[in-house]
Amino acid sequence: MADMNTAVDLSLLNDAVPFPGCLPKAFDGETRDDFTRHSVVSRYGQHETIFFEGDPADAICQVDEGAVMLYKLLPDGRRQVVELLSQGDVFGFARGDYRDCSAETLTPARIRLTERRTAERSCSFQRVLARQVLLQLEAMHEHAVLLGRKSAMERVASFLLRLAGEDVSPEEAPVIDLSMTRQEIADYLGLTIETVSRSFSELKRRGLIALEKQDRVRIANYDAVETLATAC
Amino acid sequence: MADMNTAVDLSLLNDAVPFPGCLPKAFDGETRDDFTRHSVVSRYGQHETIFFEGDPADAICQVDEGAVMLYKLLPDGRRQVVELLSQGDVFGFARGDYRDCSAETLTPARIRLTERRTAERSCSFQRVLARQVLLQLEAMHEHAVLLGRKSAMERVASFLLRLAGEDVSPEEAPVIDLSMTRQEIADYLGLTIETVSRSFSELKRRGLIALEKQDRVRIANYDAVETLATAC
DNA sequence: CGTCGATTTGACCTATCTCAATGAGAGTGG
DNA sequence: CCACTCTCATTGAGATAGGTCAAATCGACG
Repeated sequence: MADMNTAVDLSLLNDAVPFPGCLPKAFDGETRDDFTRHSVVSRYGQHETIFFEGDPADAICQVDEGAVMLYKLLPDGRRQVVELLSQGDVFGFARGDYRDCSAETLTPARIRLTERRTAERSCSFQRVLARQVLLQLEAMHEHAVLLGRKSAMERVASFLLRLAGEDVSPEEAPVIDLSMTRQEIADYLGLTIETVSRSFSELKRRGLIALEKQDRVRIANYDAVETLATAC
Repeated sequence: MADMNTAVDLSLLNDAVPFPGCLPKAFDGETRDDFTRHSVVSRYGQHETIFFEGDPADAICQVDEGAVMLYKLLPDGRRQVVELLSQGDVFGFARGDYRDCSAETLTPARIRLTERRTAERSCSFQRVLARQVLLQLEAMHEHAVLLGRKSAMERVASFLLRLAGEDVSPEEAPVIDLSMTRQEIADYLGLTIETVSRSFSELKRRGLIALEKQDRVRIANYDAVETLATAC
């Protein structure tokens, strides 16, 4: 699992952007400079690999902007997308010293990289970390319900609602940018590409959604989709 | 009441390798007393509910001893067990002020409860929290692969290996105490009770496991089970 | 020995997968 | 502007793993 795109070279790039809003004002001892000194923002294009499962885990990552997916592969090639990440989410941790899953951008993205040592020493970082990871753990709980207990249609409906929720457009007919291929959606929802496609078609046929482009969905009947999702 | 110096326990629980630069001496401001004053160990019997989804989340929980399961219910009664917890694992968090899932003991258990406020203020607690939750998140990744991509047989085999791994008996024929009903196993693996039962029977027929009691399994052929689990 | 809940087993059904063909959209080059 | 190609998405037809329903068995306990 060698990788080349893993620009975890901490010496490169330094358009230090202030740490996302979640940082408490109170830094216990260390100054912001201690922080930025060891934290670096790296840019990635769409569909670029940030790291592979098994790579050495030298830096902790946080999504500064854009969307990232984490996935794992089984030896025979089956893939499961285990998390979809957006701004603020942290990733790249591991029990040992190696990444437990692969990370790839879904959109162009800015990723903040912090040396592991630095992060472990910093109290404020640990706070942000604990907070973020708890949010992500909660999302994983919800996703386990989806994977373990929901039908294909319920999964797709829940997926759309989740994306709609993140979106800026609040009411009326939310338009969603999937920024994922059918294959990626399938691998996230534990389905096949064909079943995802059929579900989209069925939703379209029933008039609950409209496909503006292949990866752009307008939710025409939000309430109906919500019902299908089994009160996600 | 074996242990009373709760703060130290909390920091070191499950820390085979002490967290780098995070030894319990370094309390940023708070004293050990601040900690014990707000941390309490509570005992539960087998199959007791610790809290329900939606309950107010006033205290953070950590498994001090025993096993706990977290589960979520869909409106129509379908259940998904989202996490199996053992010593050191933390739970009872929530995005808002309410628990995001229900918690029930699988065995008699000791649960350490810490006031949320206290936990949020304490730097050492945040450190333990971040560390534990990251471990749990990693376990959830693995579980997502199981739920999304593995066959019934692979799920059951992976499940047995996971329990065997936790177990003290290292080699030869590990004997596992399931301490879960078939229904609970099914709800954890995203299967039905019948499918779980059939998988056990098949494993027994092939001589890979032996059921000493209904909830006591001896893994007779560890390697074969490992193969079935698709290199978990 | 009888009862009750949990587990196992059997027979059948269906949601989803698999395999295969068709279609649609984005580039490219003539 | 029009083939041509390549990738991705859709649709169809048939196969199957696992679900459902129902009956039989087991085990603990009084």
